[in-house]
Amino acid sequence: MDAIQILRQLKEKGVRFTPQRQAILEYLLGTDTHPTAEEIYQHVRAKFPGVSLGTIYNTLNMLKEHGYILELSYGDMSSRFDGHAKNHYHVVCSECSKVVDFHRPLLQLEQEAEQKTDFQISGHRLEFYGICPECRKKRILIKQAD
Amino acid sequence: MDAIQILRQLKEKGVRFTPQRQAILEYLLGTDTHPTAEEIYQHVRAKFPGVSLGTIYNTLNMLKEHGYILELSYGDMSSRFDGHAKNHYHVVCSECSKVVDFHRPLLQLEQEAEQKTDFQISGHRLEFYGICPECRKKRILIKQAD
DNA sequence: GTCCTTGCAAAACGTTTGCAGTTCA
DNA sequence: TGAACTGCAAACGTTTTGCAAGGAC
Repeated sequence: MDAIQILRQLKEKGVRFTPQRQAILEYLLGTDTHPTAEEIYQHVRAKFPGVSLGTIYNTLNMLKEHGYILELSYGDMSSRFDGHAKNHYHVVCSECSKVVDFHRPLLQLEQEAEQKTDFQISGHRLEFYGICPECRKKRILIKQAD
Repeated sequence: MDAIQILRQLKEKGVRFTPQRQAILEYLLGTDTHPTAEEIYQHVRAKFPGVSLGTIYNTLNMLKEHGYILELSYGDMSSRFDGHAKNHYHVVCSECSKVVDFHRPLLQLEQEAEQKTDFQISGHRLEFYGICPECRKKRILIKQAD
């Protein structure tokens, strides 16, 4: 689904179609780098020099509430946003904070979680933590220099 | 493992044993409510009226770096901390932000993630999102009132 | 005695909010 | 036309930092 289709669906819910929103959504759908709000801001500003960070957050929250994007947050850094809301998991580098997709069929554990906790489950998130190949190489180089 | 044992292990790494740290760790190990830094601060302050929030964050970051506690963060609220670093997953209420433990054998997926992404994986986190029983009841009451 | 840690205050950071002006429907 | 949205700036809450005093070892 592309940006225009999503915005048309949203229009039926009373959400207005604006060029800023289109630009934000197009950028998010076109990348798999899980950008921060600031990174999205810098890219959208290339097209709309007047756009403000407030509008970025505004749009991201709206898209998140409607389930079109995913917010990934970690304690020590700003949230990252993923325009491909479903069907994959994430691997996060503990050193450089990069987030990489890990494609794999979704787990069938939600029913088990519902039964054990009595929550009404609507989704889940699975993340792996480790060191990415690039940071591993850097580590080896540093060790050799000692 | 209790607070004193953990602090003794840390002492061997050059981390000093202080009563503030003991109090923070004891509170974290003794609860399964996943408190925020502020909540930990309020509890520790009952014993040490002079303690500062800075010290709480200081200690939490130190414990996190040494792998004794887990930081759980979500976009729209402050981080929560879990003193039982391993062997369980979480269920988060989208309405009241409560975090409940979900006990279950850990997934054996880290090797698969390593192979597919070339990261060196050291751990993973699995979280379910939904509505807790209490918030579900409230929703029903509100609907009936309409 | 040394150096790590504390408490305090200020600063930094990401994010949200309020408002006047603008734009989409 | 009118409600929703934008840009801007100020405000907010969480977390970090700098520094002098204190405490662990």
